[in-house]
Amino acid sequence: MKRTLLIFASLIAAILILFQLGQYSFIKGDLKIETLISIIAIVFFLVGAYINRQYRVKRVSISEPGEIDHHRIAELHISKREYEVLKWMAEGLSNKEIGEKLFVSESTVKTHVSSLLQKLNSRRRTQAIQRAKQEKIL
Amino acid sequence: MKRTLLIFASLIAAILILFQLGQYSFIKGDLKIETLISIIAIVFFLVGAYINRQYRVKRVSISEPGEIDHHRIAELHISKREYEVLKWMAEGLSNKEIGEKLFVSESTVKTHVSSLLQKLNSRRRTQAIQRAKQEKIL
DNA sequence: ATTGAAATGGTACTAAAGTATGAGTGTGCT
DNA sequence: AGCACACTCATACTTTAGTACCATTTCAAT
Repeated sequence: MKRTLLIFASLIAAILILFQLGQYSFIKGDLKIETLISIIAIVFFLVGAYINRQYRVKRVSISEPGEIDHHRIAELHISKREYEVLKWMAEGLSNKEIGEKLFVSESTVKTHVSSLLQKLNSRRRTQAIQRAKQEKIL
Repeated sequence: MKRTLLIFASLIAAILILFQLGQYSFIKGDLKIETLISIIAIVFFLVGAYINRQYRVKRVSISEPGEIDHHRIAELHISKREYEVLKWMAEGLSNKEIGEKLFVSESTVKTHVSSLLQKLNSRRRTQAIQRAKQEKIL
């Protein structure tokens, strides 16, 4: 926002200078009015494009799919191990497969999944995954 | 691309008209040169901003998680009904719940899910959802 | 040292999910 | 008319998923 104002300020200054210069040259006959207008048109066009690009960069970086909210994970009281299970769950692995990945029994995985379902207020793992993505946890 | 060309074409036309008009008025003394320049500056600024926005929309739509590859859906031979089931599945609904949403029996949903699993080369619904997202189907 | 949370895992059970098979209905295409 | 396909549904069965309880161990904080 401050940046935009700054750009506008220098922009206005540029116009004034250009105008003064143009008027002066115009009187002297060095510069044709078409040339002046063309320059101004190009400058403003570029400025318009540039300012918009700034916005785009910001907006994209905000709305990106990535970025995990680690703070939210803590808020939901999800432990490290539970989170690992959650990640594999989202990859589509079965409890048994997750157990093999983490070198624990299927029972343990079930325990983790159960507490995850409670913490994510879900009844099925698919629902838990959905919620996790809504919460920017995955 | 065609659109950009079109915009440029009408832009150039607009400049010419404006210029003619400006020159005419300038000679008559109706229009000050400052006013003319201001109008041109504003117009070009807006056009610059607008064109850039067009680009943004396109670029965002390509890199964004959204945008469904309908062509790929067809390639995988996924029918309309199956796709509806897939969408609700990804929302975390159970087969019974999906049946209620689509006004069909749980049996029917199971049939659709089974064929979806085959078409998406998966063994579990969670895996199918994952694949679907990889394929830009969801 | 005691407390509490995290991690592990076992048993037993219920509830979903998923497979296999068959079958009726409707619809678009040739 | 006839064919292929999508959609529907049912039954029977197997496999996972999920719940409920309980128990042990580890480890950090009080």
